[in-house]
Amino acid sequence: MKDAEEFRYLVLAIQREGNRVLAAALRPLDLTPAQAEVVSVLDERGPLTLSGLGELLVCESGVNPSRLVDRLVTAGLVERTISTSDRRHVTLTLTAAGRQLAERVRTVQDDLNDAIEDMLAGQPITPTLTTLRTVADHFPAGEKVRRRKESFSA
Amino acid sequence: MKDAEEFRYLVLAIQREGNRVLAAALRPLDLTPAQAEVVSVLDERGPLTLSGLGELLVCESGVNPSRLVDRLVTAGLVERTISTSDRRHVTLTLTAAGRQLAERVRTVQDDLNDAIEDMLAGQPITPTLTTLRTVADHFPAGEKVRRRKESFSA
DNA sequence: CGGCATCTGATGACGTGTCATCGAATGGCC
DNA sequence: GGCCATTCGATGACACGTCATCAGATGCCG
Repeated sequence: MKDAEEFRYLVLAIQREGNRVLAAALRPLDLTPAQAEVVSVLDERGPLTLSGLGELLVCESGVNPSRLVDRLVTAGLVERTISTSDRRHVTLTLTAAGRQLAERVRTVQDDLNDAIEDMLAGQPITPTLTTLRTVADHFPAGEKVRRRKESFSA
Repeated sequence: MKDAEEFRYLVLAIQREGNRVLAAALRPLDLTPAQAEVVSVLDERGPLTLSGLGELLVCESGVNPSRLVDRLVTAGLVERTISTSDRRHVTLTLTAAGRQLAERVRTVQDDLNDAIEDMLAGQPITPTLTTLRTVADHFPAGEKVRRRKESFSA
């Protein structure tokens, strides 16, 4: 088996299993991983337009995440208001309930991150991140991760 | 942003974009990535029972891939026969058309693997694979990748 | 031998990811 | 000012991934 092939399968396996673990951890909050990402991003990056949100989501990369947001609006976590200056734009803001839930989401994410670091058990992760960034940078989604990272240094 | 968090998002981004590239490359064959994996596995590992196939698929990890196989049967690529000794078991074999398509799938996969290796541009990938294996081994799906790898050394 | 736990595979239900398309709003260009 | 390309968001369609559940077949155990 070629290295690249094992690489692809490992990435796939880790993504799937990580997603499953995350989904299980989020179940008490009645959120899916994708929904949790929206809540997180909105909490960190203030009000966003729908396409602005889409540019920050690593998931749902292809198209406007309007259906994803639909469920959050229905659940009362996000408010969708039409911009007055440009009626094509939609402004998304977290409701009070949404902001409250965002804290719990942050806790779940932190726990998962800790679990991953425990799995690595002190192995150096920096060279791995460098390699992964190199691959990701060949795709549009690599740009998204970089944008998300910048929100922390800003 | 914590390393583990960036790690998660990079894995997600690479998986998504890689999948999209693979889907585009497979479109002329009228196969999705998941379907192509089934064709590949059946081609490499001979006749398999449905759950035996499931144990080798990195995708569709949770449950029996019966619906995935459904479409391949409909497309005339896979034959599904009920075992005579145990009528609960289903034996899956590639048809002639399936074996023929498997060759083209192999070509597409090789091209993708080459493209990934080009992206790495000579960077050492071995330590990255070690790290990824370490993480994957904490999950059931890590076992699957290992099983797939063994088919090559056997 | 009969009943029951177990195993295999199928299916219903739901959310997601993706592509294609559409309708409305806007802004620029003539 | 009027037309038109562009942009934004919504939606239809289809396959996948996941969980829960179901039905038939088998085998074991009393």
